Amino acid sequence: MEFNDKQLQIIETAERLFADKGFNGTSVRKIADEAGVNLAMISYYFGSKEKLMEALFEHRVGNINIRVESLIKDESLSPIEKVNMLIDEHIDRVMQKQCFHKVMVGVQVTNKNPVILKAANRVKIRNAEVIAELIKDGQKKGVFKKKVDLILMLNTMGGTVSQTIMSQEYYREFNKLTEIPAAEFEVS
Amino acid sequence: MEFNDKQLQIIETAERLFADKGFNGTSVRKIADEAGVNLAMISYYFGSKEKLMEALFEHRVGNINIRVESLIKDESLSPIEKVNMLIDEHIDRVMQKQCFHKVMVGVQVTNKNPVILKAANRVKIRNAEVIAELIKDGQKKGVFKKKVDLILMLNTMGGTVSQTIMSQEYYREFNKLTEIPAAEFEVS
DNA sequence: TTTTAAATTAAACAAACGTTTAACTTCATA
DNA sequence: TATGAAGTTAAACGTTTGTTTAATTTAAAA
Repeated sequence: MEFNDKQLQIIETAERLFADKGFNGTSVRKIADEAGVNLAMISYYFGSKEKLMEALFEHRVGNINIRVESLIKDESLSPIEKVNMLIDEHIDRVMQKQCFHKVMVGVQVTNKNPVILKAANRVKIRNAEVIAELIKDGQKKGVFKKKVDLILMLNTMGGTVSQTIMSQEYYREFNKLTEIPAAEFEVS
Repeated sequence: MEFNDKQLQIIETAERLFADKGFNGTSVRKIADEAGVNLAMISYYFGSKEKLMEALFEHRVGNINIRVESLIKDESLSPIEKVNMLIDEHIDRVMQKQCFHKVMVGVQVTNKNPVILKAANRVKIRNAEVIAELIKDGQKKGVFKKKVDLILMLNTMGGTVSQTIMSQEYYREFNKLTEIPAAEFEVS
């Protein structure tokens, strides 16, 4: 699906408001106002508020895995280099799209819409597969321990980044962003 | 503030629904229905939906730090034992009160109510102070590194536990809960 | 210029929302 | 038994909600 300029403006306004007030805390009137379009245009283009949310997910996670796929196949990198790059990539992505990340967190708590859940999980699942493969490779080459709790590791990686974003408002003055990437990988 | 049985029933029903659908996704009628009380009783007891949320926070974080305070002063434990106990304590607490934890996550994204934010932060801030003190002590005794990124550590600890809870629905079949406590502390 | 589909609009819709009202019941105290 | 505060209720309040309607404008194709 491709979106025209006006559709994109609506989607990105909705993203910002959903991140700030949540899906149910954001009215379509507010979205229309802030996007500078008529109220009816949202139903006209997307059908409903729910489907606007689906469109947002398609816009954001539609083609997200390209760099990851090419990274994983690069034979010139060691497993440990790949893992570090993967994490840096993830942090960059989340930091750059903080609004959408907040929407994702909200969805994880609240949302039961299967289309949205599926979109939200697609990235996570593919990421998990990639990292699982990476770890297997690393174990074969002897750079990783034999017993690695994959789930715990994913939760630690994802959770730390997520928590860092979510608690920024209280911490920002103390926290120098540059220090984040390094430490996350001493699980194993 | 003390709550009678009926008030507690309302509070705990609200907690469950807020965790499932979020604050704005839960109507006071739904709360009243599921709690088996008349709609007007919620305004009668709490004044408003917002203040019901405040009551929930008072109920849950009103007296939460007692064990932590006594733990920190126990001279017979080494810093590293204390840290491990603190984490176990935290995990137990969060796991036992998963609904409330989900509400907390929702609040962190969406809520701007200062009373609620203050309550939500009280625990976190005290926890941070305790751990900061603990680390200082551990550094003096030479068991922890000189340079510890406190914020990153808190985010890693809290984020991992949080993420584990939030993604349970997809992972539970793979994840054995018992494996969580051990690994979280290799940040340093 | 005429035609036609897409885009845009203000207004209206019913449903759901949080909250309040006013009448009624309960029940301990005087 | 009489009194009065606390508890409880169904109904109604005014708003806001997501969505739809029907009329109008825009703009490209015929």
